[in-house]
Amino acid sequence: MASPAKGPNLKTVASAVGVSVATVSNAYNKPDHLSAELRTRIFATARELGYAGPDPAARSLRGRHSGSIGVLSTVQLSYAFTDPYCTAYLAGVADAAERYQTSVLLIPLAPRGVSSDEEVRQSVVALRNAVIDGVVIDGIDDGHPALRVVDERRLPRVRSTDDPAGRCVLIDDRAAGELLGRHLAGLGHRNVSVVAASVHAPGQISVAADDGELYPYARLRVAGLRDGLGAGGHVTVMAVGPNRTEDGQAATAEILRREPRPTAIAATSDALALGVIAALRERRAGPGAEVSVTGFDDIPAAVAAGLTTVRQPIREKGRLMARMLLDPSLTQRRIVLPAELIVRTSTAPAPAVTSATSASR
Amino acid sequence: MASPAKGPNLKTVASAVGVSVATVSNAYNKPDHLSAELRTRIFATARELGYAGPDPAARSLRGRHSGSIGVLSTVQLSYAFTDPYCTAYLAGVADAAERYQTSVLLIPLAPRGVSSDEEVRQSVVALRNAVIDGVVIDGIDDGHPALRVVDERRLPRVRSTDDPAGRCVLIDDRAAGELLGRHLAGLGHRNVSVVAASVHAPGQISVAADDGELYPYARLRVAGLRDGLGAGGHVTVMAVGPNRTEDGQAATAEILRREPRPTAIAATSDALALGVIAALRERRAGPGAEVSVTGFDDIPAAVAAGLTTVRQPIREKGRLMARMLLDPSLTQRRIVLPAELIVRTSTAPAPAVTSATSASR
DNA sequence: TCGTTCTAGTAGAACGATACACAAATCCAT
DNA sequence: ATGGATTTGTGTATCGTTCTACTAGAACGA
Repeated sequence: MASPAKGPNLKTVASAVGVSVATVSNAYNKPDHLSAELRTRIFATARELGYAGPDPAARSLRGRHSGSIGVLSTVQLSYAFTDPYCTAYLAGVADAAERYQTSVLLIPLAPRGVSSDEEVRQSVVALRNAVIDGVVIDGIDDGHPALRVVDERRLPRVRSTDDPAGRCVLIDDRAAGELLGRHLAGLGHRNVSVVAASVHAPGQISVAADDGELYPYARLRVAGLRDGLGAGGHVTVMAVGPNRTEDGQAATAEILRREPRPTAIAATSDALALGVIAALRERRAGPGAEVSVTGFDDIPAAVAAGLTTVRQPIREKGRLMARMLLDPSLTQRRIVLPAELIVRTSTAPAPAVTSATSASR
Repeated sequence: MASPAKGPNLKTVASAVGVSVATVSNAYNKPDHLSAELRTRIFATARELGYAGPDPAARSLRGRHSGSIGVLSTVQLSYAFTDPYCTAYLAGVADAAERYQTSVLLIPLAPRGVSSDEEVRQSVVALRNAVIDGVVIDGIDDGHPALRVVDERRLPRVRSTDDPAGRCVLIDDRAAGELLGRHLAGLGHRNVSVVAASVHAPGQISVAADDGELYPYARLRVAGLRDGLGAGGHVTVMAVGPNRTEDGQAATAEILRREPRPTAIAATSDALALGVIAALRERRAGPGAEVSVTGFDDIPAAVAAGLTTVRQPIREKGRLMARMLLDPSLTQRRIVLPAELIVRTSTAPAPAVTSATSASR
């Protein structure tokens, strides 16, 4: 990128008008520290010389404040704009930013697991160089190097998962998972498979030995689900790349190939759950018939799909996260938003116990 | 927003290691201008002191380069994320930015016509203060003050409409409009109403006396449509707020109230066209039956709606606009992308001439 | 006339980094 | 040993602001 031509600056204008630079600076920043007459005279010559006002970079350096906040996410930006969860979240962040006349800097980060370590390191460069006052962080697994950079740079940060060292806005994922678990248990489901977002590459699917590789929010939802199902419940976790409908579909194919077949499949997001439903449809097994399906988020498409899910106020979450950064009067360290179980047609009573399932105990 | 605590800087590190600041700077920027041993020693002490590397603001000032580009749009950010056109465009911009390790700054601008002059002026402040290397501009009417600021700041810019003074990526809107016009003419349509995006407030609807108040792209599409319809065609233009489906619906209600009724309604975007279709459905007049409907853009929802439209490569447009800013080898001033007529079921032969229409000549 | 308070403006030191020109040390081929 | 590269490293001016402390003069009351 070509450097912009060197233009006029405070000094240029000051000497043209015949005053000091401080005075010109004041003309822009402290209107009442100089006479109105002088002020208009300064603006007139500024316009003449083509001076556009104080340089943002210099001002940021001097003032230690840039008027923009960063949005961190390992979701490919190009994908982020097509994902209903992401757009709702971003819209919320934008709401708050708009109100505080702040701009929003989208910082592309390579997701671990998908990209090579080198790519990840490379992608963090953009974060290192970003001129921002703080960051909101959503959907980044705990080990990502970007988090260390945020720390090192001492950037104020707000996360959407519990963060002992910092502030956060979140729902009680564990309790929400429990709602789902109890709902399923109440319908007689004992054998449940979970399709859970992990740091896996898209397309990569595996049975999760432990829950360590899952995203924090997914881990909590699964834990809650276990609690909710109670002692009689049996849960298998299928770890997939984060949040792509295709992966939910592929994971379901794999699940249905195994014995014992679960009577319900819970996904850690609606996007994945839509994939689960698609896979069932392919096999002429409508959701809610042989197999019940649950999601998480309550994105608009969930309504049409009849998906039982947990509604969380996504946009409100983004809005609050940004406000925490921008509004000094908002001093809470941790805000828990309400989540609500939405029961639709994708869940139904478990079918009578088959020989396969009873044999499995 | 609280200023971050004052941390260590180049000087701190330099004196701790016992070298000059220039050397520490080189350790970060020119690895081969110092010995590997010294370099690792510098990094070690930097880590110890909690130094996160060169300060972005200072670097931007000195280097006249910030590593981020701005996206200008008068579409409310909160809405932008839900609009298929906008998200496709943003995804394209993000594609290119990602490849050049550049971040994307969304700059919220108040739309003229909707907001007060004061609000517009206020919103431009964010643009004034943005630390960016250039901007891509889409969907801003020619008179918006933001354009003057971009000029004054001498920011490199790429627009999506013809810009005599600058570079642009666009489709031939006029020719595309002509495609639609000829298609309609070929089906026997003579009396066509247009629902066109203008600087109007959302909800505000009026018959456009001339095309001056329309957005530039809309103006061209209407002009092309006129050409395509030929001498026998009769066009009424209904100006509405930009791109909201509800407005397309309301405008259609108004159109249908008037005599003579058009046999076809052309909208300057698919979003508006979906509103037209909704209005027709409300009146049990399916699109393609009594009244034909055309859109523009070919967003995903157009397929489901059976909408005849012009497909433009939206994402590719965003991608190229950003690349023009970031890739010095891309020197073209003006790039025209292909647009293609997609005929679906929303257009059909005009019904036999009714007394109302024949009376109107 | 003095002392005090305003008003309108100024000088100069940061802010933190990078580029340029230069210098000392090392190395290689004469 | 000499001359010339090459490698490493150093001072210092500069980017364009804003902030702190200060001053000259006017205004004002007593």
